[in-house]
Formats: sequence, C-alpha cells, structure tokens
Amino acid sequence: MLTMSLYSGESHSGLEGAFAKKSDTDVRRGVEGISNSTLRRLEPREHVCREGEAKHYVYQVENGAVCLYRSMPDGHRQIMDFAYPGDFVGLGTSERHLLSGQAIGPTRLRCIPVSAIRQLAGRNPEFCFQLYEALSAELTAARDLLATVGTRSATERLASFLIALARRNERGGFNSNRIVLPMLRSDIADFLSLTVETVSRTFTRLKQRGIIDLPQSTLVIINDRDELEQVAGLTQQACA
Amino acid sequence: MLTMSLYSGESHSGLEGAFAKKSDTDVRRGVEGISNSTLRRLEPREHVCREGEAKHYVYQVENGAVCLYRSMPDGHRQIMDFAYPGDFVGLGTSERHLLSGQAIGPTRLRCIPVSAIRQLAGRNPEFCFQLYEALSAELTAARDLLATVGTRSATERLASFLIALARRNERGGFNSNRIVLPMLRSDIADFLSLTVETVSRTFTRLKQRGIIDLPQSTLVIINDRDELEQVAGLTQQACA
DNA sequence: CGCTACATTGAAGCTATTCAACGCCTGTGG
DNA sequence: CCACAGGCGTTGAATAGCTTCAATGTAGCG
Repeated sequence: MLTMSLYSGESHSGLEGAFAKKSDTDVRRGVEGISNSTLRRLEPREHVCREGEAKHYVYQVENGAVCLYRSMPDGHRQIMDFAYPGDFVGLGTSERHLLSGQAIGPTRLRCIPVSAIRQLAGRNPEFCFQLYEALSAELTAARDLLATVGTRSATERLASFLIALARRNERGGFNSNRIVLPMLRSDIADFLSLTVETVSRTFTRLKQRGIIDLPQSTLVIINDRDELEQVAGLTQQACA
Repeated sequence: MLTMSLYSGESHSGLEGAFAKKSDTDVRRGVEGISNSTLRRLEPREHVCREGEAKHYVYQVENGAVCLYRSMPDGHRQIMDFAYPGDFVGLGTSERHLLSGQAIGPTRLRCIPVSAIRQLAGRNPEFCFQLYEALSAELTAARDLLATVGTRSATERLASFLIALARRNERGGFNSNRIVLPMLRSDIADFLSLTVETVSRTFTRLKQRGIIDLPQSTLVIINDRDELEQVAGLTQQACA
C-alpha cells in the first residue's frame, strides 16, 4: 500500500522538515531488498562525495551525520541539509552529484549502486513511489530552509534551528530540551546563511535572555521552550 | 527506457535550474495518458491554491505563469518558484498544498486528480519514475535559489535572475537578449528575498552601467551578456 | 606546557531595509 | 479632450542589522 501520509498535518514550523521527518520514509525498508550494497566508514570532515563528480552510488547514513552543501565560486558555501541516520545522500536523477557531502563526525554509510536503484525502481512501482516520497521530503526541507533564510532575522533563524533539533529529539524519544550540536559553528552559519560571528553572538544573546543555557559549545539546554518558539517567529497568532 | 539524463551536465549557473530545465521532463508525455483531467482558467492574481488546503488536484500550466510561495506569520512571503507552461504545481506526497499558487497573468491550467496520479504511479513504474524526475528538477531549482539567496548580494541575485530568464528564452528558441518580465517588482523581490526598492535600485544601477536597457518596466534588454554573467558572480575563474 | 583549532567578543563599516515622497502610466468620468 | 485616481515603479535619506577584521578566550592533544 502506498502511504501518501507523510507531511499529512502541515507543519509550517520553520525548519522542522529539514530535520525531523525525512528518516521516517518507507524507503528504508525498500532498500533492504538491495543485496549488493557495501559499507563505508568516514573520518570527521571526510568527504562522501564532491559536487560535479559522477554519481556511482547513493548513500544511506547508518550512523553519524553528513552535511550536504554547494560551493560558490567565491569560496562561500551553502549547506543545504544535514543527513542523519536513515537519510539518503545523492537521490535524484542527475548523473552527477549536485552537492558535496562531508561527514560531520565519524560516520558509517551504506553504499547503493545507482544501477541497482534504477533497476529496482523500474521493476517495482512501490519502491519507485517510495523514492518519490523521499525526494518529496527533501524538497520540503529545502523549501523550509529557503523560507527561513529568505525572510527571517539571525535570531529567528537560530531559534528555528534549535527548535527543529528539539523536535527531532522528541521524535527519537530523547530529551527535547537537551540538544547536542555535532556540527561546528561554521556549519550552522553556512546552513543559516550567517557568519560564524553572528551565530556566536546570537547564541550569547539567547543565553543572556535566559532562554537557553550553553554549558559547552556543543550542548544547548532549552530553558524556555515557549519563549524560544516566540523568538523563532513561528507563532501563528499574527495570522488573521 | 528511463532517461536519467536530465541535468547530466552540471550547470552551477545560479538560478538556471529554477527556470529552464523543468519543463523538459518526460512527465508531460506520461500525463497525456490521464483521461479525466479538466481545464481551469485563471485571471491575473487569482489563486490556484492556498497552502494548507487539501490537495485534490495537481495542476499543469498550459499557458501563462504561476508563482508558488509560502506566507510567513509576519506577512512576508517567499516565492519558491515560477511555474511556466509544462511545469507542474502541487507535486509531492503531501495530502495538503504546502505552497500557495497565484497566477501572474491570465493563465490556463490542466487539473489532474491526485487519485489518478496515484493510481497511474502504482501501476506504471515508468510514469512513477518520471514523477521522480520532475520532483528532482524541482528540488534542484529550490536548491539553486537557496544558494543564490543565501550567499549572493542584491546585484548578483538580480543578475542571476536575468541570466536564468535569458537562458530560458534561448531554450525556447527566442531572443535571449530581450526579456519580458511578466511578474511585478514585488514578485521579483519576494523571489530573490529583497525589497521592491532594492530590486528597483539594482535595475537602475545595471542600466546606468550600460549592462542592460529598461525601455519599459516589463522589458529588459541585455546589452552586455558577458558583463552580466560577471556581475552575477558565476564566473568560475576564481575556482582553484 | 604550549600548540592548534574552534569559539567568543569588540569596533568599524557597509549593504539592504525602512519610511516617505515623487513619477509614470492607464483607465475612467466629467 | 482633459482631469483625476489608483496601481506600480523609482528615488532619497536615515536607520538597522549583519559582516568584516582584529583580538582574545578556551578546550583538547601532542
């Protein structure tokens, strides 16, 4: 049975799509039917792939995390997404990788030959539809991020980011007020289209306002979730 | 035969994906097999759909153009894409529309029931894969725009926008130096995440520099395409 | 212990925004 | 035929927010 149920309740919650929902797709099950997949281990900061390279494999994150980004000619980069366990890297019909992928910490990946995906998709409509669902989730994530980056202030962006991570924790059954940040400040900056300095200052201001604690640079404690959601500008009350 | 060939040459040309390549997908052929589709005519500024609404149809633009956007609680909007003839509105597995769609000028749409799409996708792997291709193109467009908005200046954004439209003309066999802008300044602003005033000033500056002419507000003549590409910051020369 | 990488803080500068006014074009009615 | 109104576009001046550049702080690791 084709599920169609993903994203059934509209979230409109900033970056939620960008973190929380992707891994829930059924594609994981489908992929298990592929026999000829191999594993690959990556060191922190090691690249999975580089944009422009021929795409031989699609990868699925087993553990760790990968950031997917685009490099601009001037050296800037825009991180498009973070891929967590269960998420895919390299979906889409391009013959080349359109994004570079870099492991954030130690990471293990399952490597699936594109030819296998193509074959399975051609034979099995259900699997093909699951691919469609997975891409649909990626598209939603990209548009969530675009809306956030395009219309919100630095504070709102960072607050949205933290809330998205908190929701991700909830769904995983973890403490949603205790957020571990596996990525560097520069990764957050390149994701939210800010500078490292602005990210840092914004963290500090949230801390000064008592909304969060920051016992280590990689650990955020949310003290006042409601206030944080307010600050994220996600409150619908302004909508007529 | 499944094509997989879309986007085979990497473009990396700013917003190219956002305009040029989507309509070339094979889905158009596939959809012709759907019998129970109806037509709908829209006045300028009339809405195709509103975000959050239940999704009963997927639409295909026959003529005219539609802008797809997300409204933020504070009243701002982020235009995610412009859909031109051949493009689809409402693809994806959500049960609700995730974006609002508004006709830019007089527009004719083909309305395809989601149930029909779902059925056809379930039976016909090739059609399903074409859906996947179409979404893949949308995803690329969204990421192109994200990269542009996230990393480039107002001038670079507008120049990229014009180049994308020029390329679109080329592919349609039209004069690539004569660009008709069917949308308002406010649409361009909401697409590029700028204000109307900044868009206007940036047009003026490009005109003063002799790179473009602007005989009417809806007509752009590109005088110096090379210079415009330079300004867009797409020149790869800086890449090591 | 000191090195290196990352994070934070400060001060100055700049780009885009905001708010306000004006200009232009089209359509309408006197 | 001209006057006026309304929508859209352009321009100007002041401001705000983020960036830039530079310095300082901190934590892990040889």
